[in-house]
Amino acid sequence: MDRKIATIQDVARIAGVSTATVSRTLSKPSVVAPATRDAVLQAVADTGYRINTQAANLRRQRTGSVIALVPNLANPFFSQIFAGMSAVLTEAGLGLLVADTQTGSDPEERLSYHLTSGNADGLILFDGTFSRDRLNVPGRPPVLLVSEWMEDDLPSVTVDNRHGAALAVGHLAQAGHRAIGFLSGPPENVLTSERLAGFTTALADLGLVARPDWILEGDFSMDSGAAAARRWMALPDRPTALFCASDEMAIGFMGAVHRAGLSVPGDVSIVGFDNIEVAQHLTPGLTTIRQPRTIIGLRSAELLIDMIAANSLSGPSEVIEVELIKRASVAPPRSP
Amino acid sequence: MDRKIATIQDVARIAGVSTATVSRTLSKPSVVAPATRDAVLQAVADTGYRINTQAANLRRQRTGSVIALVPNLANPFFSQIFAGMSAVLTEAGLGLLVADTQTGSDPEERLSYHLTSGNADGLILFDGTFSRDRLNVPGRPPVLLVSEWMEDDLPSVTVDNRHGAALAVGHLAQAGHRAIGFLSGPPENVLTSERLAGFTTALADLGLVARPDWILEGDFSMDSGAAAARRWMALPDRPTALFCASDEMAIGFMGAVHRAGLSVPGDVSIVGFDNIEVAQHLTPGLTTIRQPRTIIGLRSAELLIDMIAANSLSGPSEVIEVELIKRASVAPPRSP
DNA sequence: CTAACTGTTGTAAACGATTGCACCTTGTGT
DNA sequence: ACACAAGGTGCAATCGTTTACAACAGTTAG
Repeated sequence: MDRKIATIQDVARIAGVSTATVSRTLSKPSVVAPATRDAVLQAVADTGYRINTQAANLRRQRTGSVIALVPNLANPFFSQIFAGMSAVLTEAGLGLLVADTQTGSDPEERLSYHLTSGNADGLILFDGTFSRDRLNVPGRPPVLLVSEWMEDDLPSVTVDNRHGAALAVGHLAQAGHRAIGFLSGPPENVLTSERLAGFTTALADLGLVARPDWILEGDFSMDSGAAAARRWMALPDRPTALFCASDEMAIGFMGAVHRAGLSVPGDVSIVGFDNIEVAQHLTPGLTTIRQPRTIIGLRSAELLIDMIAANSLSGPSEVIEVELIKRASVAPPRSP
Repeated sequence: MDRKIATIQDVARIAGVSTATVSRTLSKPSVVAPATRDAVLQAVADTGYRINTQAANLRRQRTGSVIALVPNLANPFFSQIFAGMSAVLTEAGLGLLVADTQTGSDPEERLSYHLTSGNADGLILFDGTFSRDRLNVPGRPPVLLVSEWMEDDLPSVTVDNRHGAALAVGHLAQAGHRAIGFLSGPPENVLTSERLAGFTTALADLGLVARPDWILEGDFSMDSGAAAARRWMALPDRPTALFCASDEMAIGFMGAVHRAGLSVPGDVSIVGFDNIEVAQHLTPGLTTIRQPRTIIGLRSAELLIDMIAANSLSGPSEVIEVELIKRASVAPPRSP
């Protein structure tokens, strides 16, 4: 067979029409006469012609793909979101490029790069920590912020972090806990501040105060959860329940607690955040706040596609609801 | 400022040279005179010119990206591999497009699509189950198979699955187990057959036989592990140790066993495969066979880049070594 | 003094599509 | 019979680069 790949020229020659007609047959068939259309389609079939998206995109001044920029590609939290995004994007004829901000030296630098490289019709950003003027570049594509919340008016898809925290606290309180601690993410992180705010407010609503020494700091990772557990165990006066800002930290925490010979929920009740897949298979099952990640991905893609279609740098934001998933890691506190 | 984005024409005009010289200054600076070079670079800086990769790629007959095609994007197993790949690819100026084969209807169809779409300079395939003639298309890009092993001579990056299985069995045997079962993946899967073969051989080397009723079937997922646990518990004569073909299944299995009031490793010792991050935080810590996923990603990217550079459809394969990670899920069998 | 290089630059033709505009048929109304 | 509209098609410019080739100036060797 042919080594060469057929171009639109070949198809045009074989069908006995001009390239314009071939192009039209493929993009808006309605404007070409049925007879010609058939001839062209036949020629397409004969040659095995596949449209060259690069050339088409060049002419159309678009790229045909969007970039998802995450802090760390290795973090499995994102994979399910990707799956949702991919489904919608594929449908719309867009490809999904992934990149992380931590590979190179300067994260903000990477953002700027992708903003100006012109390699994408849109950008989905999973990392809210960058200075605003980075976005101030001439012909930049639309940007959608996912998961990380920001004070300004960039379009975003987020979950209701405060409400999630309130659900967690409410559940623990209902089980009888008064001494409730919080295991946070990195202090500068917006998720941390939102969840902490929700935590504090919920406690206040119950007439409780958030004790500073019961607020432990982590970085969302399992290891940091384990480290926090060691600090918790060293506490002279320990909270009987802990709300963790991520399931991963909750897992690390529980693991370390178990290794020390203590029990969950016997010695401490735990609520996580995210509902990652493993949560329900742990022993005990991890009570947690579910973030519907596939839906986050779907909606993100949809919103971005709308912005691209409207050729607009702004657009609506969306807040996705979270949900309390009750499992066995919460129990009434041991009676004193 | 300007709304328009500067093109090579603008730079050429401002620098007072031809577009050819601008292009050369940017791609092979050595051939242009230092004085002109400086002038061009100055003009580039002044205009904020960014090269249009699409146009460049069109002209160069390349796309500037590779596609990673996985069975299921939501599976976190791949994310760490992506991270490794991305690092290398970015370095080489290539983007990483991700897609999964399960979104559409027919998985093989999706493969064919990406093979012919001409959207990538290379394809990384994480799913070995497709008929060979799918690859028989005119100008297809190089394809590298990752993780799933195949009998023919497609370039691939795999781990030594048989050896991994042997390590697992060896470790269990050393702990004193004679009654060792296997929790497999889907029967048609190559990983399943390789690990099963390694399992059987290792048993044979110990003078043991693989009992068919001790070979449980799963699909690599946590849920299937939990289901297998229920079948295991129903067994009249249960093996005292189980080698699971994935950590996920091991986790599901352990969870279900715990819920039934039995203990790991008290009632059954477990060895997993993969060493996913959560393995060390479980209770008990999961003994497993480590697959160095970042390295798999790195090497895959490197091999594919070599093929692309050499413009060749074939290339070397690589087998990555696995390693036994001992944790607390293995103990001597309860004395009868 | 001429021929043959070498080093540097410009001209212009690709790459493979899309699309505004002009053109040619027909069909319809008067 | 004529004007006009509508439907269908082709011409050729365009998207923003890269690169083969030619051109030209200044050495250098013979």
